[in-house]
Amino acid sequence: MASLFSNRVTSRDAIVGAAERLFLKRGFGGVSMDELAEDAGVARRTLYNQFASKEDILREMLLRVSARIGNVLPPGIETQGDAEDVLHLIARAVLSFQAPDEYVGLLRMTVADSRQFPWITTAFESVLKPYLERFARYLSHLTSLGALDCPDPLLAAQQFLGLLNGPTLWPRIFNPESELASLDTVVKETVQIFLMRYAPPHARP
Amino acid sequence: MASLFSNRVTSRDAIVGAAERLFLKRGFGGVSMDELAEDAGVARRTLYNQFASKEDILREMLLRVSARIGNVLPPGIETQGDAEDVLHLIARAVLSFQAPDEYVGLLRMTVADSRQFPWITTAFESVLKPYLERFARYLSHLTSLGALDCPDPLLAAQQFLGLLNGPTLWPRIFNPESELASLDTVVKETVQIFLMRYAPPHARP
DNA sequence: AATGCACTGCACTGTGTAGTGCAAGTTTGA
DNA sequence: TCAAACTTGCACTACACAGTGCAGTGCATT
Repeated sequence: MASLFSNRVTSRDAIVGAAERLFLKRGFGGVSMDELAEDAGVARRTLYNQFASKEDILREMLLRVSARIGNVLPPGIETQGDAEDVLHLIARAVLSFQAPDEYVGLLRMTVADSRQFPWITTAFESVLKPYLERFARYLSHLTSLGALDCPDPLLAAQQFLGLLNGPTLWPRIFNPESELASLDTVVKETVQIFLMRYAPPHARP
Repeated sequence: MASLFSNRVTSRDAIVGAAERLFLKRGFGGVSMDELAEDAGVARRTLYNQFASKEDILREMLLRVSARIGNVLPPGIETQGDAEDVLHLIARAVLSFQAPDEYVGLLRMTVADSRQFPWITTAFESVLKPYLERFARYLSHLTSLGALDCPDPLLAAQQFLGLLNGPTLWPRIFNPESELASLDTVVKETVQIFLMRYAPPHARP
């Protein structure tokens, strides 16, 4: 029974895998169906047996990638220690899932090809936004407990991410060869700065 | 004498202007030479009389845009008051020159089309990097005066920009309709947070 | 052996687009 | 008025690419 089903799946899988490799590196418009087929080790005609169109392949590839991204912040991370510990965990999680070149590729593709396919932005945002909101909710929760003092939790969350991304993501986007500050330093600095601003007055370092 | 020279120039200008409007909005690959000609109010053939290729038009357009960007931080801004004042000025300058949609378009185009034309990144970086370095130099200078305490000025500069961009630029890139925090708030917050971390201990708020 | 299914290879259509050649018209400066 | 330079419109080449049709092949289940 392996085959009637698994042949179909491995073929699709090979194609989506190739799409992931190629689209993330060169963008949707930069990859032809011929290259896609060759990289997948599959006949060009098979692409059209498995997918309705090139755009369809992109769609399924983004689904797969989104599913992976959906797992970076383990549920319940909010209870792993005090605020400082959790902020560290979150910062680390964010930076380490942004670390692979793959992620920059995804970012580039989102920015680039969402002009042609606006649904890309939607898809990407629907993955990232819940994280941001969850983070903001957590900050809001801490504030109501008196452990933090965030009048605008969403703004604070965006600032936190900005502190992380400023030294790490931007340089990588614009100059792949630029040497970066150590991620550890960036994490520590981010949490430190954040707490200096948002820890309640009585608890400031 | 207006014409032998000025006809040539107005024609080129119209073309470059059209390129600016269209390329920044839809990207290099998303604009055909026909559209470019029509938007410039010029015959398609004239494009090729004035420029060697489509890529050439892009090159000249980026030159023009870069020249404009080259003027956002007035020279001598570093002496307009104390550290806090200057940081405010810089933050405001950054945010207001990033404010027009044009800028997001430029960013998108840089990210998108630099895969096909790597020189785009180079061009863009050679405009932005001097600003970053100038800013870092300024922080370093303040540190040597004892007005600030930045052990790693480049990192601090990136964090400063991150604090600005986190709440303003990222949301605009991924969701053009998202409502943003007021730029004034972001500026104030950024400077405040920055000083909490980097003001020398005796001068902390 | 037979049936069904997916995969293959190839030829083909259609389209969009960069770039060229050319002949005629128009502007500009002398 | 003349000539040079710039512009225009049109036809044309060359190419890359998405997507289709079809006939044939390999393979697994029955």
